[in-house]
Amino acid sequence: MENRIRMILNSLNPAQLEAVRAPLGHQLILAGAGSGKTRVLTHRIAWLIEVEKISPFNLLAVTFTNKAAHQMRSRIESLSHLSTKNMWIGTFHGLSHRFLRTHFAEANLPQTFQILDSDDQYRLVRRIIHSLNLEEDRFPPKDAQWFINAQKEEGLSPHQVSPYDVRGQTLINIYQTYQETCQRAGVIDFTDLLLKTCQLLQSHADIRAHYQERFRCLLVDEFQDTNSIQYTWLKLFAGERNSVMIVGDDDQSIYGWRGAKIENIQRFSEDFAGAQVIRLEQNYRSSGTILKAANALISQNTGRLGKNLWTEGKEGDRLTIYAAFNETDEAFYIANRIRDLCGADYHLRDIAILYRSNAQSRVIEEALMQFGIPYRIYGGLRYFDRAEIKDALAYLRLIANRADDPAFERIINTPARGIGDRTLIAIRERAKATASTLWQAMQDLLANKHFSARSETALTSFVNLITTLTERTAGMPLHKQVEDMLSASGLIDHYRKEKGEKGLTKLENLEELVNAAYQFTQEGVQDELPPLAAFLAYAALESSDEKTEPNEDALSMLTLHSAKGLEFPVVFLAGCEEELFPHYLSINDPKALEEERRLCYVGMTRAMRKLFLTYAELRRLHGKEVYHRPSRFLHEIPPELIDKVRFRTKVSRPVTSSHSYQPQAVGKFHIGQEVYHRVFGEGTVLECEGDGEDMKVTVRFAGIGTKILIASYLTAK
DNA sequence: AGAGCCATTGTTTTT
DNA sequence: CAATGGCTCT
Repeated sequence: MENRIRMILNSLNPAQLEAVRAPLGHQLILAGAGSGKTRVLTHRIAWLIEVEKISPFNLLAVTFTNKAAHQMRSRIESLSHLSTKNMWIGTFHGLSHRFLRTHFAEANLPQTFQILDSDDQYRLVRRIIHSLNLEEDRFPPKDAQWFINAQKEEGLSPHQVSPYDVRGQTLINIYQTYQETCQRAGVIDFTDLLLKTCQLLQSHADIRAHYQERFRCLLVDEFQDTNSIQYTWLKLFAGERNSVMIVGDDDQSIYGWRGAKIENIQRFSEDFAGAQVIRLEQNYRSSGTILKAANALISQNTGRLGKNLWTEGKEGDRLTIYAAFNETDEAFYIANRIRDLCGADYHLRDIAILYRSNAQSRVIEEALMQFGIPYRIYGGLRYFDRAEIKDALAYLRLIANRADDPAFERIINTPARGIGDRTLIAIRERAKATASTLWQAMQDLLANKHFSARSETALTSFVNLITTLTERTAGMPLHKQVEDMLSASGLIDHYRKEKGEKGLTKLENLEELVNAAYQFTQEGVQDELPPLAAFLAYAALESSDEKTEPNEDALSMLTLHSAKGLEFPVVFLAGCEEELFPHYLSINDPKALEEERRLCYVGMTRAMRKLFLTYAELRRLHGKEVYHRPSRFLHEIPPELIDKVRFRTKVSRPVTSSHSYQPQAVGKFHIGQEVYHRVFGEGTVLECEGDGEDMKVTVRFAGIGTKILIASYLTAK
């Protein structure tokens, strides 16, 4: 045992040690970028268990993403060799979900309640706006959705919101109707998970006492990203006596725009009396130069809690700022540098290209493609968010729960089965008039012989489809259930008919759903919930799990926001121009501007050894060519830390010299020819443009998709 | 029901 | 520029 404690403390620096060994009570850990905050959290948990003899059962650890939660679990397990099964480790939403599943009755929810994601929520809000006979132009669904979520995040129910004006009153009506519809349908949205959890704890003293009795120690990661309701959530679970440790960095708060409140950090010191403040300021990630640059930049912000990162590491190379002629030049510069780096000390997986907005990725992609450099873009459309998958899930939701109106709306005529607008409007009106669900309204109207013969047939076959599916699949294993639904619903046939690449991908995605269902059951979640309902909840809450190919050596491309928490030996930060970064929508708002600066700080501190900042003097934006000045952030970096490079007269093109991605053969290709690419593998030529070495060839690679490449990177097979 | 046309609009994203 | 959404026309 002695040994194990030594193990836990080994390799921690004094500040980390202080945090890990802090006596029970409250702690506020201000953890700078790369200062080992995850390490402190996991070691702290191990310490609590091993030394303070706190049972894992009495611990609660909250993160923002599933990824962070999983990571924390596995690190604790490898550190303490204890099972984390009994520990409440998860996201605010995930833990709330677990809580509400247990207390569904007290929360006035059906046992099988399902979760509405933001897309579902948007559709429902839009439908409600229509049903209230409001003009979509005067009340854009997006605004109403934003309003609803903002109220919920402040913990306000519709009747608690005080209207400012007529418009505000209408928004409240929309909120009210939305809430009623959700209640009737037995669905709740993301924010509801938190709100209902808080409300339940507030109104049920016995339940509150039970949880406050249980959770002796609470830990919160990325505290600077918490919003009001999450703060309330924490206070309710913590109660008066329990010990709370929060870890955060005010300089890395980049989600103010979606309600995160940095002030929560100050509020914590007031509300949790005697909180001990510990600063982790030693950085283990970046070179001295990179750190100095980042520190200088962030020191321009006002109202910081104050913190100065330092490192024992080497000074390292100066940063490089490249002034590109235009965005293409910028992209080729980056591709050229990457080629050089890969010829030397780095792998592609060591390199990341960061940018402010997703639209910037395309030009860079094209350049990388021409160089034959494989890349991976993070943060696109997630698997469970794809339209075809959501259709399939809607079938499953309706099978599990007929009252699920959003699911009903989604699939009543998908695939098309001859149920038109008129029919649907009649059903909606009936539902509104009788305050019932769409499914019920449809049944009523069918019983009343309300429809034309054609509509009646169509509706009856829909009813039969859902009911027979429900009965037939009741005893099946989950993946069989999914498989049966996919074919019986006609979804498979529907996408089989869709021609071209798109239909094929969608088919593959649908087939993957069967796999996902199978895997889900294999992983054996101990859940009282029926497998189908559990799977649906999983799809709604944990859809972000990125599966990475283990042996893949590809460079990463991602937005600055999604880069938080990651690190790379080499970082390129592209598009450092006024109006782009800082973004033009933030440029005139001092608070927003400071958030942009923090974003830049986050980006810079991702880099371990080399940092390149690039900007284009001329950029094609929204179809127009515009001149922007270099980002003000570049001027905030001390000049002595920088090497400046400016484009030469000629825009650099890919050079086919000796490097690791050298073409293996050069030749001309024709349509239909089988070819080989050293990264993408075997493929078929679909199109050719130009000739000789510069020939652009469109190739379809099995399992990868279509790529446009220049001929010199392809070999004839 | 689905293709095709016009107008609009351009951040960041997790759950 | 291009993607999206609403709308009309077949």
